[in-house]
Amino acid sequence: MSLIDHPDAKAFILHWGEMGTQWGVNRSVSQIHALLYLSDRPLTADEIVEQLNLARSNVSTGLRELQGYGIVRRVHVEGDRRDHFVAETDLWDMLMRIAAERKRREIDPTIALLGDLAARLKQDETAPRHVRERITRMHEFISTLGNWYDQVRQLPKPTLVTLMKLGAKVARFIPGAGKPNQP
Amino acid sequence: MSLIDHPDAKAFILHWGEMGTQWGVNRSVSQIHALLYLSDRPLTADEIVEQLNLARSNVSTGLRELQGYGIVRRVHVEGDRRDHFVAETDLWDMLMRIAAERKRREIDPTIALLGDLAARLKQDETAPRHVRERITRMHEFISTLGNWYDQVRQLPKPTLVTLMKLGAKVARFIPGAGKPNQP
DNA sequence: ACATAGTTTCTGAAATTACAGAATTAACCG
DNA sequence: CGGTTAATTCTGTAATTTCAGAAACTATGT
Repeated sequence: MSLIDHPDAKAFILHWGEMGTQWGVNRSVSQIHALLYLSDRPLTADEIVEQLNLARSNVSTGLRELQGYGIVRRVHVEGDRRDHFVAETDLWDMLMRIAAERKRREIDPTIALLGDLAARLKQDETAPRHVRERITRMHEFISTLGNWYDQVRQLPKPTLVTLMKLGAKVARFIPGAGKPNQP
Repeated sequence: MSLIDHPDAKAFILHWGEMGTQWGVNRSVSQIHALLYLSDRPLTADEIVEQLNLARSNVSTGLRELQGYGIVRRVHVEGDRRDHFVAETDLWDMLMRIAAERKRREIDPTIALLGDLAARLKQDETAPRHVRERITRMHEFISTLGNWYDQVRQLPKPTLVTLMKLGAKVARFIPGAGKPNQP
């Protein structure tokens, strides 16, 4: 029985596809990912085609995209010449890989552009003050976030899990940091 | 002189628009936001229409969307009956508001769905083990992230800034946490 | 070199989304 | 009350994106 035949698996796959579209990811790509995530064995491109009712070509490019994110990889199955694919099942790894790739593709170029603009505006006498100031601040802000992420991603997974579970309690350990707001 | 006439302001606005599309935000909405962010004074809908070359109706709905995120607000300008709009200029506030709203709109419903599916699968004898296990794990993972975010957002801004600047160094303060990996 | 698997590119159709202009509603003023 | 202007909603069209299928091309193993 195919995964897609199970109503809950199907609901998951469809929802995952919609989630993707809301975050700028092709629906087909998200669905392929969801299917592989639920599968306990490597699937061939053709099996994916059949379960998700996608065109062979789209599955091909979708798999390539997912491999670009590093959350799907090709595996060899003994006695079968066809390529098989499996998804990352460690969700923490998955999240970090997606974040890393999106930063690389979208955030880093943005930081670079903002840096250029800020530099140019620094020279430009005619530029309105607010424009210079606000673009500069945006550049600094996103750079700071980027640097923070680059550092945090280096932490070992158990440390990350610890930090996550601490939640707002991290603040207790930081000298001079305040307490959570009382809303 | 209009903001859009300044080449650097224009570059910023256009790039911001493209960024939006990559993150599932309407290009027009992002552009309106960028324009208001750079502006030092409240703008009317018509000024936005003129500068960005958008249809009046789209500006109207775009402004509504941005107000829904809480990053643009309507202000009254003395002696002018028309509505004027300004953007949040505190970038930290802006980020938190966007994150809060996207969580509310997209993540929370996802957690709810995954919770339902996980509950149903728990009963279902016929369900494949992996499907149950993986959907449950996904539910737990996203819930954990959500809880972390809900806690962290309560921290006062200065604390957040301190934590961000600390970067990976936070780990030093946490008993039992490891050190950054050496890649 | 042949057969099979995989990828890439092209095409047109389908679906989605963006858009402008018209129609409607609401707010304001004398 | 009219009359005026702004704001929103509605509607048909345009543009974009997504998609499937076909075909050409590449790579690989026998």
